[in-house]
Amino acid sequence: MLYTENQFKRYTVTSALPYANGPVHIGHLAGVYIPADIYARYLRLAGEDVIYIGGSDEHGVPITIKARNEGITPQEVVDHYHAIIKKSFEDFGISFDIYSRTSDPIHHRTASDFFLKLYQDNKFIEKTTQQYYDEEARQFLADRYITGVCPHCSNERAYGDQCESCGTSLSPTDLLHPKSVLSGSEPVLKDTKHWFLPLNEYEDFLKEWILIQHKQDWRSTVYGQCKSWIDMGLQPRAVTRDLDWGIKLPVPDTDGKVLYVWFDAPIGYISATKIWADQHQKDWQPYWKDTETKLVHFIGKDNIVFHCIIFPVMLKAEGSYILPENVPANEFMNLENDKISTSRNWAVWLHEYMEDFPDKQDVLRYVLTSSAPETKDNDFTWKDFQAKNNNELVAIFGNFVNRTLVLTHKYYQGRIPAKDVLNETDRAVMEQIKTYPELIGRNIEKYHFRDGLSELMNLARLGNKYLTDNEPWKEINTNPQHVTSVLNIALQIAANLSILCEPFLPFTAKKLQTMLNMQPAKWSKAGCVSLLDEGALIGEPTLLFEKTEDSAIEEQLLKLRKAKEQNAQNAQQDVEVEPQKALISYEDFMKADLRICQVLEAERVAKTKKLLKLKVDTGFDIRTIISGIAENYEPEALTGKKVLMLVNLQPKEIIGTVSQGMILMADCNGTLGILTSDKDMPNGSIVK
RNA sequence: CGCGGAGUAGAGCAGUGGUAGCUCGUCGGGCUCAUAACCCGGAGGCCGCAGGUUCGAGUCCUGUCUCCGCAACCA
Repeated sequence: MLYTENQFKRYTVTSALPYANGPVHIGHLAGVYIPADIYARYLRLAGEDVIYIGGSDEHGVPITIKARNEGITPQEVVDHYHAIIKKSFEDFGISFDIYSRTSDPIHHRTASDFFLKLYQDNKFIEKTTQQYYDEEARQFLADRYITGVCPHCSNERAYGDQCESCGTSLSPTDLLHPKSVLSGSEPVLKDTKHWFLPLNEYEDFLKEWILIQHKQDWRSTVYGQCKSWIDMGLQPRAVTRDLDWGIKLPVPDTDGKVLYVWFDAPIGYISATKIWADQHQKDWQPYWKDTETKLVHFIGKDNIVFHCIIFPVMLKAEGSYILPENVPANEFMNLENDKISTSRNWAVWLHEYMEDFPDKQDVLRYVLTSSAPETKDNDFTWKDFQAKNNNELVAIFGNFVNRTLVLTHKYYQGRIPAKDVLNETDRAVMEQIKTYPELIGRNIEKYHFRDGLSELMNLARLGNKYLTDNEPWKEINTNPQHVTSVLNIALQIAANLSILCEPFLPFTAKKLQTMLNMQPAKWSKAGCVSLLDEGALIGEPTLLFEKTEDSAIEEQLLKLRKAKEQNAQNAQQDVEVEPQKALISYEDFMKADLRICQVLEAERVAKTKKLLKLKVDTGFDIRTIISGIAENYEPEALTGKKVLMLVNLQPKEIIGTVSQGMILMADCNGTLGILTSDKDMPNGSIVK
């Protein structure tokens, strides 16, 4: 029984399928898996019929690229990471009813049947387009499999979808001198047929369903993103790809074609449900087809379009499925003021956390929940982790439980005393205890997990205050018959905490219940002040949480610093040295007027990422130049610096400012280094 | 002018028209059962900036600046 008005018969809760080309990190946990887990655990505790679905997403181009780079098969890649990911989720108590994978045969059949149904119902449009084809490798090339010269910046290693040097997004046909990554040969354009889901035909449906029906209950970030997509006008979207890794099209004469990974992945929720149902002799269909089922997708904000637009359109087109009731997408979690990045190894990996902080899953769960990016991007810092552990979990929650149990053992040899004599404060506290289950429950039901957790801590605070107000350690000498009531009530608060914290801190809940010698109880039991029987024996107190020392935090920070250094080194090692350019004459070289100059002022150019505006002293004049080095140098670090400059370069206007010259830089994969003289030379010194 | 989100006390956040709030930190006091933990009290904010609507604006409207995300690996 829930507190909010809408009553459903059952709940299907999903969390985004992690892509099996790397382990999972705190960003995944904070953004998706912890919120979903809290929600699912809460519903179970409230006695609802709920399944919580997860699994690894194992298809798509990046996995094939990774396999190729490492010289193994795609299947080996996904087997490796699926195992690591699954283990991490188990370690952190993410309570999936089933954690499946999209390489499962049942999934292949389900996705393929789904496609076939839409195909037979003529829900797709077929289009033939031209795409690059590698004649040596005899296959069509995904955008990432094509490199060439960027038409904008002449970078010779631009990809078919993007040039990483200048940042512009490209399509493969934009590239000059395209080259296949597979064979190195020049690919040719060839006709290929694909099936498209005509999203544009579902605009009215989406407008009605999202923009009107869910205006109030969806998060503003989710709603805004959807609105912008719908307002821009939707285009038909290809749901097939030319690739040999994935789910084969169930249509004759389509060799070498598979379902687009984003078509097959969300169907993974459905196939996982089927597998679960098989294992438990249940029927999967009510969880996906009964209108009295509430379907909720937990995702990160990057997945909004797939879960709010594309997948619902797929479900709608199929016809027999229900639609998600809510899609509580979280924003992103940053790490120490920097974007979490798998490729840059800027992350806290869950499997590493488990090694460094064994048995402290709940600490991370607590920290990530209390600063979850529910409304905007948030930052995870180790200092904050330590503070929240020491000042909140240890000092408030752990300490309350500890002092209560210690006093019980001290005065009553571990037997729960009777509450006979009750005064006004006792009664007031008992009344307050009653309010917490609903307070916390309502927040969880509204997906306000941060607020729910904070209310939980308030109950622990209430306990601490209650003890301090009554001072049983003094009263034991003056009014011992009342102390029994005080400790009874304090113990009841601890028992309540053990139930109410279960969705957030499942390991702590278990530990606390063991300590109190109590059985796990349903949510509806919480709020009651007779959870523990008078006269019953409690266990020995052990610490629920331990202080985190500075050294542990420093170790983690050191690890991150090393990752950053390693990263810089890798970037340098990966360099392909450019071949020597054509010979030039001495006269040609002498045309270049190179000088030692001094930077006088530096400031960022508004609205750009890379540009700095510099005022430079050339020895003979002072001029302005624009330089694309803002990602490598802070403006402050440049002022006063002597640099090597080409001064007779033709002036060029860049973003409204004329740049008169060019600062010379060593360039290694975008890492830039300023050149200068090893002696202090006066401004204007000639370089030759 | 590509699209979306955010800017509120030192830090992290809540607050969608009616006397600016929470957690942590900080300062002062109390207590000593407890992992130097707990409890009480105080200080600290022209709610990014500028206009407007209103009896009344953090909240609605317009303009503007800054940060983040999406489009493009990634929650």
